[in-house]
Amino acid sequence: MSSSNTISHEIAESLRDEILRLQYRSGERFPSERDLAARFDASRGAVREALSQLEQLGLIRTQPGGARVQSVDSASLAVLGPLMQLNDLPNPVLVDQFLETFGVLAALTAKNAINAANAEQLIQLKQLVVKLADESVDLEGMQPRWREFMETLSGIADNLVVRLISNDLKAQFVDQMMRLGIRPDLKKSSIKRLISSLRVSINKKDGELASEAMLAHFEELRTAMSEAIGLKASEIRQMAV
Amino acid sequence: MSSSNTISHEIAESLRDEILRLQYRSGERFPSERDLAARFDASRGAVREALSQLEQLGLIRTQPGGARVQSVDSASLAVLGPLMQLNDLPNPVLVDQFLETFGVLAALTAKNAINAANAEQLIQLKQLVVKLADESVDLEGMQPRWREFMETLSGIADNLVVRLISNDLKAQFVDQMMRLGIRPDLKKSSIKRLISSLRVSINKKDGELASEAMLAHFEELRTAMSEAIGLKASEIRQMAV
DNA sequence: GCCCTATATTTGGTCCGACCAATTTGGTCG
DNA sequence: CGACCAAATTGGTCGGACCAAATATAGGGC
Repeated sequence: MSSSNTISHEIAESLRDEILRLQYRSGERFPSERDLAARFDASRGAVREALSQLEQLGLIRTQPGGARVQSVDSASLAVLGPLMQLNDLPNPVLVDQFLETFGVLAALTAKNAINAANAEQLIQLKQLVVKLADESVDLEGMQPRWREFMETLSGIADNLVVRLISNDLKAQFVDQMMRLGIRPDLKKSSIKRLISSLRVSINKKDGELASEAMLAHFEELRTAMSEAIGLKASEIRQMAV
Repeated sequence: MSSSNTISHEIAESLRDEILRLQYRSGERFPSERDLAARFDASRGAVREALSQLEQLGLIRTQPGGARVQSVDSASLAVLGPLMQLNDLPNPVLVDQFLETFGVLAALTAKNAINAANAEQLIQLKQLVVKLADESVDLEGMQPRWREFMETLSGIADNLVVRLISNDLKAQFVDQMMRLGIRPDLKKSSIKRLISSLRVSINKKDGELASEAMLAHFEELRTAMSEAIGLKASEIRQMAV
């Protein structure tokens, strides 16, 4: 499926997925570099580069004498994407957890951004919300505007920690959902309510209100996404028959 | 200070810090592997392994023809630790952002854990809180208990996304604060209030209440930590004179 | 003089073979 | 049965070599 251009990356992906599929017990010895080189018909150097990546992901720990597999949930955040991508359909539980987490981070960002925004930035936000409202008829076309709005919020809030987390999460999640063609079907009314709340919170410079609106929105997104995945699942089941 | 045992890791750390210190502009060409090998007096293989790690961190992007530096705030979450460790004293702004972020995640975990806990788990939590209260006289000695409590909450909430993020953050932050001897001076009364709130929320199985208590606690932790760092800073300034 | 193209150079990606040091393993001895 | 020692295994590093892609450079056309 996802074959990088370089051999070392392919090896890394392959081994990473094996570990994520729990084909090794935590603490178990990992095959030696020479064995892996033979198995993948590659040089030891390429294998070493792959293992170096796995180590960075927190999936293995190498030492002279042998590498050992580590527990998945002690790994780095960067394994989330691959973890969701293991099967042809993303794990719904994981997706839901992702949205829940992303929701609280987005709410935090909105709260801080609006509370910290100066007059100029408030005007900018207001304009962005107007643009959002204009395009709210087309849920697909709204995406870029929504992204722009969130980006601006993130820029004003200026919280690097949240930003890095969101980057990681987004890169591993949003794009993948797009690629799979899983699109949550949000009700027009709920979007309208969200936009309205945002507008009010900006006008009143009420970060708390924006935070609550954001939380509510992601709550609805979670149920919608759950349904969307369920739908996709039945589609696939049909095709299999 | 932080010299790994292997050469490739040392090179990686060195280059990572250079990038984090913004010694390269985003998009700028990175020195060639051969040049780096000469500079560090190492083999090209060792350099390549180091670059492989930097790429995993999202700090550079390699391509035939040359590697390029990427913007720091498009990097992976794993750069946070090194970023805070660049100077002898951690960046207070970053520390504050960290605590704020960790706070909302902890609050989310507490809410979900308590809402999802079964009878047995509630009893377990109750016992842990009692143990916390018993040791609340000694703020230092309380740490392990607090960790245990949070671990248990995390286990019950069972949200892998939050867990992975928290792992990353904790590994890069908590231990470092410990190492630097920066200990926030929380008031006994506020700890008492936290424990009391937690106890009530467990008894009433009220996740929302636990969430609020957690948020309030991290809020106090933020101010305390800010003071602690300020104190440390003046200490260092004294020593310099 | 400027722009575009073709060539030469640089650079990353991979391979091979080799050596060292630390760990692991297996057997031997007490 | 346990402690201890030697051999095999394994990761870490080095050097040199070749290829393909990307870049830089020189040349020709306008």
